[in-house]
Amino acid sequence: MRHLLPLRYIDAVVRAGSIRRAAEALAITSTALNRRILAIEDELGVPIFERLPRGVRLSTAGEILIQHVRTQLSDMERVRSQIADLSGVRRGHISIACSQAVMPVFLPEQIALYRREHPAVTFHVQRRDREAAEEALADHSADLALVFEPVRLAEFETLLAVEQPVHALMSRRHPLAANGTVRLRDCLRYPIAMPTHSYGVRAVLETAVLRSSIKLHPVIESDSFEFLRHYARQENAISFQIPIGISQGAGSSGDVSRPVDARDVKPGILYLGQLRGRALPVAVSRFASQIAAALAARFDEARAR
Amino acid sequence: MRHLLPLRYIDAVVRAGSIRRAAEALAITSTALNRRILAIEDELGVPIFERLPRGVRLSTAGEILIQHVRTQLSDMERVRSQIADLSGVRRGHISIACSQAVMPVFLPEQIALYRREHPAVTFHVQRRDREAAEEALADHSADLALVFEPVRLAEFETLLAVEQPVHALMSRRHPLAANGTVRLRDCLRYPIAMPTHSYGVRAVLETAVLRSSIKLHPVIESDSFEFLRHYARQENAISFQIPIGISQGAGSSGDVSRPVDARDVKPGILYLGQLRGRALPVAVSRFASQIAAALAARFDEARAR
DNA sequence: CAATCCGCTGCAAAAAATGCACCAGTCCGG
DNA sequence: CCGGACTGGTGCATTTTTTGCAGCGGATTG
Repeated sequence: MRHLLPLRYIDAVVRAGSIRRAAEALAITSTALNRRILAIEDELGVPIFERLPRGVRLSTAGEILIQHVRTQLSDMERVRSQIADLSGVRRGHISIACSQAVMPVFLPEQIALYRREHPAVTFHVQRRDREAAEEALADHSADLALVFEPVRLAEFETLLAVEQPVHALMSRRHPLAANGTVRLRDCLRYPIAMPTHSYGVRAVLETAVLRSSIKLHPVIESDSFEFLRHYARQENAISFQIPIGISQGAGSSGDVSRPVDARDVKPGILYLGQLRGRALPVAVSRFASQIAAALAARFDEARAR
Repeated sequence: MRHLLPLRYIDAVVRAGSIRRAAEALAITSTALNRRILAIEDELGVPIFERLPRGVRLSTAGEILIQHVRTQLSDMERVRSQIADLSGVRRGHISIACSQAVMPVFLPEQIALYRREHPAVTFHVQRRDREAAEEALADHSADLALVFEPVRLAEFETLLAVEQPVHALMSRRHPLAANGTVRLRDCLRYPIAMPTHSYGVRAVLETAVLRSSIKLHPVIESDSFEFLRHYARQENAISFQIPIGISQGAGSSGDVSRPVDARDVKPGILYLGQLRGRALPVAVSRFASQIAAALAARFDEARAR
């Protein structure tokens, strides 16, 4: 849509932090971009950007404007999608920000399932911790967020919430693997391999031990679940993960998962959400319904918080 | 804002019903306008208008688009207003659709009061029956509606509702003028001058007599309250009006108003409302608060309906 | 203090929008 | 049944707008 080119330009400048860099990204000259910005400021009667020695920054007026611009841009995307939907083929683009946990199994499955029906729809999947995921919604760089545990921003609108009991991950030959569920206390008798604080699992575990005498002493910390899982196998250690991140089938991999007893660790919650009040494009809305249904079928829905 | 010129063009064509007429209204050539429309349809990949022998009409895709376009246009207006608000002077434009009743006294007073504080704000006041007023909100040709009685459309969002007991209007020397309130039955012994069905007062009176044996036999019907009031004075007849439409002061005019007993006619309700979900420009929002406060101070607020 | 990065401007070239004249189709009254 | 009055659409010359290039002045940085 040509008419919102100026809006794209503004957005690009904000994201780039400098007119010249934005111009490069947009594949036009800095002078053209510069003059467009000046023209807009002229029309508005107010500068949108503060000029700094190293680039530009949004002014107060700019802050108001950029909000509008981004809403406008994704709104038009929605309209396009609705119109395209009229003529049969569902096309469009879906951008998701989500925790690591859904990367290995859940999301690939769901996207493949969706694309089987609607091959004209493209996807953009961003791995984001929960805080960054919410920011991505806010600045319209993601349509949906699928994150584990805390939701902070008021702009987050929950579409679905499901319970995710923490599971202990261990080698198939691990002594604890004999039981159906494990107690947290038992786990701590073995070396613990823990994800970093940016992960929801960590937060859930820490709140769980907060009011008990139990202390967590991880021997390994990592921001890669991939690494943690493989490490646990090496040293007979224990790692933790939530069900959605664990492949369901009796994986050929050498490890198993056992739920931690709910008396020790209360289930965390996995949230599917969008930017509050935003009308989603058709494709996004359908995809959201699909994964919501899949989640609801697979896990208990969490009511309160 | 130059960048939404194409949007204005689309809107103009929709309102005019033909490209040539719209072009005239926009003070450009029909060919220029025509080509802009074609360009937009080309970008969208779908025709926005159906070509009829006598002009154009929105296609299904167009229906979707025009909704977006109008939201977009008034949204930008809001942003402008917010930005202007930053630099001190409140400027902007307020468009109101309202019943006749508020024209003589209430609205002039309130607008004058508002403009005393904010002289840079301009107004557009449209006299609309309640149905047309709601439509004006829906197609963004009005920001606020102030209407008496029924609200139909789901898109109407009530900001305030106040009770308006029906008053009987008569000459100062009329026999009934002696009483504090009048009974409906007594009124009917005199000639009745009634507003037409498009007015809320009429609707309220008709529902009131619906389940009683009383029958209304107006000798005069008119869509002009001005006329009705003056006529009543001539023939010792009785007309009806709601309090907000009656000048408060012991008017130098020769007529008086007496409330009709609430046992006979239940109070109607005057609604102040906007388009549901719309974020109003600063100026509009402030003005809405002002008249809401004025209404609340002057009349009983109606809760349910 | 030189190198570098920034936003901004004069001027000429390129691109886009506009207006004019005109075409083809449809409707309507005589 | 036909001519006038509508409609939207198109080719072409003209005007307006946008863009790119080269260069200026200012501020930060190593």
